[in-house]
Amino acid sequence: MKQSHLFTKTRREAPKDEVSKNAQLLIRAGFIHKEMAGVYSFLPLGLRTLNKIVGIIREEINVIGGEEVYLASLQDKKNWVPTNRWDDAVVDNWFKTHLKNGTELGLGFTHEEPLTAIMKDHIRSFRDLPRAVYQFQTKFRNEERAKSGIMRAREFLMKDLYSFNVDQKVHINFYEQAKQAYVKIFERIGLGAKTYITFASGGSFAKYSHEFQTLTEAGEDTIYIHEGKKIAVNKEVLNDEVLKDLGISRSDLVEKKASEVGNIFSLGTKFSDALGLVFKDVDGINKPVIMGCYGIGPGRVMGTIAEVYSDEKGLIWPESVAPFIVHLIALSNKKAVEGVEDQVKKVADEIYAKFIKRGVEILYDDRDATAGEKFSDSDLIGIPTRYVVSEKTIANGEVEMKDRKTGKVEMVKISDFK
RNA sequence: CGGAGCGUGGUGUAACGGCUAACAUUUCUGUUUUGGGAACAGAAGACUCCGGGUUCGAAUCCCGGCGCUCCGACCA
Repeated sequence: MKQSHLFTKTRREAPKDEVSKNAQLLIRAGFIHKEMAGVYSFLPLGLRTLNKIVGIIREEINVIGGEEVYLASLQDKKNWVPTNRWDDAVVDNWFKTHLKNGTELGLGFTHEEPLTAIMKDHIRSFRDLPRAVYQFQTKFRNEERAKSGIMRAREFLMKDLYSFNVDQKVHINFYEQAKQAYVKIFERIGLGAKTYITFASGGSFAKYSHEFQTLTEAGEDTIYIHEGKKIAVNKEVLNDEVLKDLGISRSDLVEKKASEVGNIFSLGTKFSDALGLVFKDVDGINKPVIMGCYGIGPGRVMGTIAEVYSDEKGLIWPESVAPFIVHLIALSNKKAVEGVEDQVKKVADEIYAKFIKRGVEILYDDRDATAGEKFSDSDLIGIPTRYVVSEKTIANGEVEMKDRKTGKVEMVKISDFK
């Protein structure tokens, strides 16, 4: 894509009402736009990165047998009353509204209830199991206080996967597969080294749930990490029993701030009992389906990456989620005059065409701007590899290649571009 | 939901109760320039969040509303 076709502008300063680093950088670089507290729109660059994250998650969830759906945001009260989650006294962050005829509606903050209701239409027998169904969907949560930029929003995208199994044993097996899929997802996204499988409260159907916590001061959670085992315990559940279960001692743990980028949770029969999701086993006996839920917030992941991978100049995207892989900058020929071909532009155009032909995602800064402005914008946007074509470089038949992360510079022969 | 702070051109800031609301950035024109947000000249852009009140006079003081940020609580 040519940068002259990108409608977003970068800005020198972040709006003063944004304090979190992720939102400041993402706004300055033109990735997102703040609509109001906790509500953000995604602009072209931001959407590209968000879609990269979504794509990685989708691939890995498909590997473990996930079937993708897209459920409604508007929620019917009838599915939520049986689980006692319609009442505002029980769930205090509903966005509720009503139809013109007065019927109450809610904007979904999660989807256990509606999906369980749907599965009732399709699961009759043990032959219909196991199932794993997921979606990427906007969740609405009327948080009392939005904070941390896009890391805790009132409207946000979430990947939520739900599993349906015949018994606890099969469920645990899938749960482990999902856990491994999550490990792979965060590795691919570039957060692997900083992300810990963290033991957290399991609710009424399992001793523990597992959170995926990425170390960052911007996180809201406090966890205790065990570096040797690469696991952690959420502060909420840290006690002697947990330490014993995990075979670790308190002295090996280090307290850290972290951001919960994903979690997996055993639901047991809570929802299947409440909504009547049963199947006939081999003996023809009705049994409740064993469920699990598995969430990842792509927006929060994006914010976490911005927090973890950035410097004073701007963002530094891991290649797997960068909006573009290559940023090509042309510093126009100063002697360019009427009737004389601009050699720098000519070479840059050719290199751009070659990258496009090879299918490389490239942003080409073809704007009529000064070198300093182009470099600053490039650092701010944070594309992994930058190529600079200038009079100086083409004099030697070369192009400069610079790594955004390491700052390492290399000269590449123009003839090497295929 | 408790506590604190803040609302001034698109953005960031300034202005004692008193002149045409200032500066930077931004945008536009032109000249000049091209390896780290260049320089010069000219221009554009604000009912100072909204509504009341005090005053000869309010961006400034008072009351109410709305919005934003931070700390804490909450986060099924």
